[in-house]
Amino acid sequence: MVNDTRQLNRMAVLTELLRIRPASRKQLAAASGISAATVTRAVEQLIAEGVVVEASELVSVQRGRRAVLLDVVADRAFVVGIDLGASNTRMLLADLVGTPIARRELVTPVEADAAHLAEWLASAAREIAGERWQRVAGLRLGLPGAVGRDGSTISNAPNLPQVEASGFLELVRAAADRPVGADNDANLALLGEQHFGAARAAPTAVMVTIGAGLGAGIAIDGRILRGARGVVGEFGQLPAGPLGTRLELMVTGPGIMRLAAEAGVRLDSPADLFATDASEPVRALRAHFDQAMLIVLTAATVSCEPEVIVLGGGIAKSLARDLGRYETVLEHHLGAAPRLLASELGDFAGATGAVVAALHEVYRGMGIDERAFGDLPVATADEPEPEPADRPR
Amino acid sequence: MVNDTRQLNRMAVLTELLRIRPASRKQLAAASGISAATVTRAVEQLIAEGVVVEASELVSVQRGRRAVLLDVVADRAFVVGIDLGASNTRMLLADLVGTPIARRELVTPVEADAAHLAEWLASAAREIAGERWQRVAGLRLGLPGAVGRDGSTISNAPNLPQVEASGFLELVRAAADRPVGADNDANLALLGEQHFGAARAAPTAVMVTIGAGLGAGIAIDGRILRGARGVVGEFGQLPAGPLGTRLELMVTGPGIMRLAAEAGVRLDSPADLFATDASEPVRALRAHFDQAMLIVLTAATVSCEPEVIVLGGGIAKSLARDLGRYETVLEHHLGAAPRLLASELGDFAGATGAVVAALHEVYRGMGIDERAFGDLPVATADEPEPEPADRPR
DNA sequence: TGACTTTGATTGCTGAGTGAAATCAAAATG
DNA sequence: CATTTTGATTTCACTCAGCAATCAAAGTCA
Repeated sequence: MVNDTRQLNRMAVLTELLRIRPASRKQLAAASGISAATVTRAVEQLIAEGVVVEASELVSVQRGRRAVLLDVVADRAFVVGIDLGASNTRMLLADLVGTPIARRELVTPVEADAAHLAEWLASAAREIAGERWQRVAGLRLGLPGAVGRDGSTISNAPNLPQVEASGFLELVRAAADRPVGADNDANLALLGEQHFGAARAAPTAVMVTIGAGLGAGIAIDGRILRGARGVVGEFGQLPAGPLGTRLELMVTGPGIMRLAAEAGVRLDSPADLFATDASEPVRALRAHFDQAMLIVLTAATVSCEPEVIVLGGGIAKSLARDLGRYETVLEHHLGAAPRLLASELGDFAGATGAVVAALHEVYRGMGIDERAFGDLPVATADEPEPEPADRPR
Repeated sequence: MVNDTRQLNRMAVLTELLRIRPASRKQLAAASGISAATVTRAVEQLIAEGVVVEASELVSVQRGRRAVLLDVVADRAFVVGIDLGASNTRMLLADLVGTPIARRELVTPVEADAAHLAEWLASAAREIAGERWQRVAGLRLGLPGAVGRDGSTISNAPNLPQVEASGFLELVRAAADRPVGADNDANLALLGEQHFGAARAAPTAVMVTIGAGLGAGIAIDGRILRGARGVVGEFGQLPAGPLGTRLELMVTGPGIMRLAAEAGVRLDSPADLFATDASEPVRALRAHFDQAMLIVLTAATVSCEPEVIVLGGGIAKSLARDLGRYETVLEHHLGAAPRLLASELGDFAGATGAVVAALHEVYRGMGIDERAFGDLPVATADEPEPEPADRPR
């Protein structure tokens, strides 16, 4: 049969359980629209497979038989989400339902060649997983560059050129002996913010990361938009200034310093541009910066009309108190503006998103319908922030 | 049963038949992966419902029983696609598989109020359908303005403000006594080009329409991107020039004339800007125009990395010989560029897209999975252009 | 304390509906 | 005209969903 009803129903039950975990059979039947009899049988099989367990019974508050709560066996599988940055690398170990187990922040061995970098990544992943390594189902890598739609062609990573080496992912895969996927880091950061951060409940959202460079991720209806060659979100390439200067050269840290130097203004760091007590020439520079930012935000809005634009990266931190103002101007120009929010996950947004992407890969392997990924895993109210690592360094 | 396998299989067979029309039961079984027995039963029911007929048998070229070709009953239902423009209105009557039956080009009664406009549309639709009106399953309206995600809130239509009146669509619906949907005209033009025009086989594409205004439609994986309030594709709102001039004021017909006047250059029409033997001052203007166009094209590329950008509208006609040049520059800036193509459907792109959208609505009503819409209806090789209307005027 | 009520889970049963394989149908071939 | 080949249909065994009856385990009430 092309359409295996049995499998479909079993996965519908599992999906619902992941969503409203923990839940009784009856709840699952109601939520999924499947009959109680079928849910019983599906759960029976899921328990036999070891994917689901009967958890403690609900304390009874009403008459009648107590419902038996079911839950996913969260420690059945783990994933490692890795944000491989040009200077720092963040790693997050999480279980099957997205609960963060451990985090690491490491200095990227930028001098290492592709092979050594791959080795290093694999051993760091082994280290963070510890004795759980056997159960690690896959790694996900966020890279500071463009990743093609096939998920293996990597290009445009000037800050970490090793990863462009053909076969780099293959090396990691071999070294870790696990499935390894890759994505652009801005995309993953957005995915992270959508599932556990500022863009919660915003299936259509954009994340703009401004730091040493300008990157952006776009998600539409809970699905990350990944172009064939990773050009999506390259708003930094838009011509802005008079001579067609690219936005990237006006809005990023290095760009700000360069413009200041050209204008004969002395800035100790890009952050000085945003001081409230800035001098007149700095304010003039600031006006230019704001104009450039508005182009970025307009382009982002107009590209997909996101409900939320999340701003992340070093420069964005200085913009926190300007978001309302930007929002007003956007609203005025376009008639409708998305909410502008600062990143909630900060430096770990990318790694968090990598965890989500890795989990989606695992879910796909289990047979769960991709259309349910938009709200899986669901952020549990009490753990938006990962618990501190058991052994940070 | 939540998941009615029978219905699912029947629709899978019908979808396949719409795709590879006409086809034998065996072909359908092979194409859909469903067993021959089930296909026979599904077809039996589809024939009983009057949706499918046995057509002529295939002339036999090999030994064995002849395959009986099946086909969709194309004249079982019709749709009217309407492109309601600020000056002209184009209508297209098409059958269930998208074959154009008749076309009209009418002068929009711009002076009419919402109620009269609705009346006029309904009677024009009745007229084009003639005795087929009974079988017209629905109308689709392309409007020069923003249509909200709900498909009923209309805003930002300065060139035809009547349609913004609340309840306008309801009036058309009542006057025509048929389901009526609405969409932005640029979106529909893109849909048309994707199914029957320049963007054939480009599920991810952008269409930019430049005439009296600047509009754009974006389609991702065969799905038109429709923002909550229709801001998607408003690239014209991007600030471009020195003082933050909006692109719309630089690249459209009126914008060109205004800029020329400001620069003290005399242009008889916007088209003069693109003359090969233009004078020096005109060339300078032209350089500005090109720069603005590149912003639009960059923004479009970066927003979703389309395989194709289709250019339509009055101004775009003058750009035909520049597309290659633009492509080269884009390629140079972004490392990867979409193909730039001129609209193939021209003035009727919007109406064609409206037909496609109306058909999708009909298909949805029949129970066909939305994920199949991307390639339904399929352009038949020998009729990319609608046949001349039976009574044009 | 025990009959009764209530709620959740399980099971027996029936009917829907699929696919494999056998069969039928209709053609060309030798 | 028997044989072969190909497409369509039918037979048959099997899967599996849902309904409804039943079982299980609680609280309630006299």
